Amino acid sequence: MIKKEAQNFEIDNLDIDILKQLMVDGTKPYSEIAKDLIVSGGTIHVRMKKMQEMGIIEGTHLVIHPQKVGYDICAFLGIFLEKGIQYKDAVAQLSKIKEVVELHYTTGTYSMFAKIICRDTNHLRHVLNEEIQAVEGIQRTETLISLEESIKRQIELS
Amino acid sequence: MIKKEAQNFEIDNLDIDILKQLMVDGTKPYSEIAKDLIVSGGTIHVRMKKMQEMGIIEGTHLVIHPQKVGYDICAFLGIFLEKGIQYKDAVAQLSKIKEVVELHYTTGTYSMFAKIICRDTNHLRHVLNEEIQAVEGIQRTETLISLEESIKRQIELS
DNA sequence: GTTGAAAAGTGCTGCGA
DNA sequence: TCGCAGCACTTTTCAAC
Repeated sequence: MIKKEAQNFEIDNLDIDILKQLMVDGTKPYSEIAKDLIVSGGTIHVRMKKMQEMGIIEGTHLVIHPQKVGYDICAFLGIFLEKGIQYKDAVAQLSKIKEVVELHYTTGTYSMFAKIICRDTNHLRHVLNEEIQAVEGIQRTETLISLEESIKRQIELS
Repeated sequence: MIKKEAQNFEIDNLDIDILKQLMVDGTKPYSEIAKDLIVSGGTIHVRMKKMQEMGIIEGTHLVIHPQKVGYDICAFLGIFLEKGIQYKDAVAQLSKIKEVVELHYTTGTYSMFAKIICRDTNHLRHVLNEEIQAVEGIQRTETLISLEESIKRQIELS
């Protein structure tokens, strides 16, 4: 009998309520969260520790507006891989390109799909023509440039 | 004479070093950052306050692994809009769909590009067939399902 | 598992250089 | 503009429920 990895669901509504608050503002004091949810500060701490050990929490990150520090361009790249190319090898090479901030192995039109952040059009051209083209196994790519990021949020837990 | 909005670049290397550390771990104490960068804790505080006022900092967020809380599917959606449809109207409708976590107005193959997080295939089907199809102005969509998120990070400041 | 309070560490705010 | 020092607050821990 195969054991189901059910520990993923050993979180209750209190845990979810805590996560919801910290996902919006990671600096919110435990003491305030405790007041909101009518439990003690110690409980928040215990729950957070449990979820960290369970690996549910990836971390707390300061998020900046890339445009305000000179990164004006956000682009998506649909990547077609050559046949017989190991996906892992392409990932290893692409991960060395710092402008690639997200990479997915996908079904559908493309083999892989990447999100790229660049300073300006010159920078983007350099990344596409020099960096990406140098990756072995990439047959061709298709570029979508984001003119506006209209929505950006995390999933709403329930 | 048009005044150039040059205040975007009123940040120096110290500011960037602070951001770099907090982007990795938003809970890192100012006092430790100060030790690393060989300045006082007060300086870190002043710099952070300045950058918050400048609007460089979006916020601090707790980031979770969606899969560990039951959200197993990540998909991208290329959206074709009907001609004559106001982009803003489509955004307003799509923003009501909580599963849409990112939305871009793009050049290239698609009019818009969305990232969607769902619990399972049933949930995804519901979102695509019921929620997305109900949005006025969407002609058709193309779905890319992410089988693996190989890279996920923020831009590396320099 | 939760509580409440004590102990340790951090963030914030003046004043001085 | 930066650094130092004191105060207020938060996190963390732990015995008791």
